[in-house]
Amino acid sequence: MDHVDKILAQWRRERPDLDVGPMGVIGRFKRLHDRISDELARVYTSHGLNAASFDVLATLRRSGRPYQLSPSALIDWTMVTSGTMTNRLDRLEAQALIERRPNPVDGRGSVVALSAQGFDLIDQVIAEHVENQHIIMSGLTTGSREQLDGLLTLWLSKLEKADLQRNSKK
Amino acid sequence: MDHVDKILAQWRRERPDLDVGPMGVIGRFKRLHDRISDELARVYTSHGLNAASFDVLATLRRSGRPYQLSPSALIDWTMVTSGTMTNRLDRLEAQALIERRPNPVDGRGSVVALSAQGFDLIDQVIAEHVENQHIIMSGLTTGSREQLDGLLTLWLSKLEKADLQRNSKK
DNA sequence: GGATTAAATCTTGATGTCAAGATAAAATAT
DNA sequence: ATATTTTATCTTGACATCAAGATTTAATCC
Repeated sequence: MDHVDKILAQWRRERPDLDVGPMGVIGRFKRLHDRISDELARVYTSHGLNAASFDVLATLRRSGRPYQLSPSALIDWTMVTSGTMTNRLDRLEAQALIERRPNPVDGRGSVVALSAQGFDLIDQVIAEHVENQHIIMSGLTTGSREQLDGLLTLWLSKLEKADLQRNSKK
Repeated sequence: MDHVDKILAQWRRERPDLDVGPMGVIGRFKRLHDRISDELARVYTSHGLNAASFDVLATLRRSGRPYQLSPSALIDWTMVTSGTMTNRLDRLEAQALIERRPNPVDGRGSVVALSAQGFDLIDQVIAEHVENQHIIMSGLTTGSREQLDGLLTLWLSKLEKADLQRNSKK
């Protein structure tokens, strides 16, 4: 009887007319997400980062040489708004982990590049991050992981399809 | 080749020394979480609520008659800090969905009660919310849902166990 | 019973996020 | 060429969250 089960039991008592089966899966999903985020944050904070700054540095690093992207490209990869990205870049620039340079081919925009420090930092942190992800998943057998990955992939594709339908209706 | 697969491909090119298998599962997990949150928010916002205010009202409603709890009890159920709860209660009180009364048996504390309006609202919203959860899960067969719930429950229990170990070590 | 410790709640200050609007430059149309 | 539209980025204002500290009252310990 975990936290989620207690919540379901309360609803069944108060609102027996509702079928709260899906609430169990979705509730546990959220709990798990929160726990995983906490675990991942341990690595980030131990290097003076958080999920937001890690996200930007990692995107730049894995884009390959010369480790630079426009703010727009970063917005696309990270799926945040332009205001959020401006804020993230301001902080990373203040930490000297990135540099903003004028875009030579487009006077409206700029180019964001990893600094030497930023490169060294993210190259170290990503290794610890991946190791941390292995630990987080260590409770599941290889078979369970594959099963889970299959279910998540399927569910995600169905949800994104439903999304497209809704958007095209407009 | 979804978004997560593209990210993995980049890492494999840039850092072939890393085993990024777990990153796929965890990445898809986060994507799915974000999508589900968005879907759930549609119901909240259509009634002038958000996830935070829904969370508080639902906790009060399912606690049963007389639909009131102390701020501390709400903090325990919702797992937010006291400052966050104060803020949530301030807004809900401004919307006249809850009332704060002095706690008759403890001068330090207060009691938070659903207002008549708050009760009627959450009783309606919870029905739509549960219906929405059914829709969100409709892409998975009953068998898949059970399989998924089993995997999530297992994973969550392992993670929380690991947590306990760490905390007891201190 | 008076002093100390603990508990319940609120306050403060720092971050992070978004939506919507402002600005400047490029692209396109005429 | 000039006017219009679009694009790229930043700014502003409103919220939400947390950690840490302040305040008030209760509980506990000589």
